[in-house]
Amino acid sequence: MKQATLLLIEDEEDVLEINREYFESKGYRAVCAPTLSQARFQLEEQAPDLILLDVVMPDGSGFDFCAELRQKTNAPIIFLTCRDENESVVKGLLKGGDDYVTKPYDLDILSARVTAQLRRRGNTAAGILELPPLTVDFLAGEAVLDGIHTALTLKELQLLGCFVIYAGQRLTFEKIYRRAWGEPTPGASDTVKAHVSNLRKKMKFDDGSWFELTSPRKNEYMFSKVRY
Amino acid sequence: MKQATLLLIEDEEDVLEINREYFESKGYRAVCAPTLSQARFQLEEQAPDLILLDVVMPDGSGFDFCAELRQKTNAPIIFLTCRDENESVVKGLLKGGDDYVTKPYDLDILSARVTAQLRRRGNTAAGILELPPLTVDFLAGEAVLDGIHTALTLKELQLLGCFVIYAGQRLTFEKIYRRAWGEPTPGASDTVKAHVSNLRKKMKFDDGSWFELTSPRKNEYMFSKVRY
DNA sequence: GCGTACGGTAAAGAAATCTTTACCGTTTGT
DNA sequence: ACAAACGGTAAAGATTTCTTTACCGTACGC
Repeated sequence: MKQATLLLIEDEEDVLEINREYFESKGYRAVCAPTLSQARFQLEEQAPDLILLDVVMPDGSGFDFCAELRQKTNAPIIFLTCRDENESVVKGLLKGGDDYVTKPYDLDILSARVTAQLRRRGNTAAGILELPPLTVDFLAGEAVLDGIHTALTLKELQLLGCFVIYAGQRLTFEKIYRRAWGEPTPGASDTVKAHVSNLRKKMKFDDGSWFELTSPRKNEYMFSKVRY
Repeated sequence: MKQATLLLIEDEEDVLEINREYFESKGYRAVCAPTLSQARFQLEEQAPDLILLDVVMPDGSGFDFCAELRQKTNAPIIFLTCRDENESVVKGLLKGGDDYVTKPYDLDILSARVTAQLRRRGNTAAGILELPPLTVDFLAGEAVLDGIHTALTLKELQLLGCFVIYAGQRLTFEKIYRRAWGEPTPGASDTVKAHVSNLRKKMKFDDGSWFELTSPRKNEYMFSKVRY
């Protein structure tokens, strides 16, 4: 993944500097904002991948700012604060925060939490589904397996996306059709069957690759990783 | 959202029971597993939306089981444990956990963390991009605005997805083309222009709706919410 | 052993998408 | 004021996708 950009919003200059140095040493690009108004500016310019937000800021409440952020970005928000009262934690998480870390915090733990959030963002927020080593990229209109990019049609993407989301579960033809076509299967139709066949051919799911696309029951498909 | 299913993996029966009652009272469906082997079974049967995982289990390590889970499901995993050494927290998060809560924990905080994880999953993990009140659903092949569902073509979905992800930022024609076509714009091409036109017509972005799709600079588009 | 049901593939017609072209109104620069 | 550049829309042809149909092999029940 390309270098991720972190937006650090924190009023204590020395804490801000320590954090900035730490995350830059970890390979991130760190953008700092000691006030909420500066944070607003940086948000437009930098488009951060994740935001670390102090609850207590000179020009407003971090909680309220969180709601404002949510309007503009889907980036994960991790609250940082001294307050460790339960009520405060709950409020932060329910206001739209993704995590809540109380000071004093261990930088390695904070870093691990950042990693955890970014990992999930990478999997999802960018219109991408992942079931390593398979990636379905709706935005690019393709799937990637073992480094091989394969352009897929819309229906193939929908189908494969469906399989990835419900990986390991049995999916009836009917459920699949409803999910991807938005309506019940009309009378008799072998459309799904045909698309699955095309998908198999394009993605080479047979030939002992990473995945199996089988039919364990009548009128059902199951998609799973090859165990080895 | 439909009732979410939680998988509680915990060897202490009384703790398990307390958690089960608590989450059921909160409106969740709670599935219990006092051993890892039972967890494996439940995983197949129930397809949980989120997993609460105790690190110390009689028949194996929660950390290792987490890696196993990641093979089968994308559901968020929250670790529960007495261990609060930094090293343990970091390990859990890097092994594929989404959050880590140490015992003794406050049930309301745990619940808030569950909510935060599910909120993000609902927004993203299912192949959906959201910029309320606009939703781009790749799996369904449609966009939803003000409750109106509009079926889109693949290129339109890619384009709109691109706009949602980079909402509020200026996007050059070239960047857009690279993202959605995977290659630099060939010579002279008005393809993007044409698709944008179709998208506008289908989604009715003019006529004072929620969104603006403008061109603030030469060869650039900008997509943003209508401020009011 | 036979017939049926089912999963799978391939190919062809039907249908839609994608690209290009043409044209129009507005803005920009000279 | 004029020409050129640009954003926008609409329509047509080229291309691709989607659906249906046909056909093949295997598994299952009788």
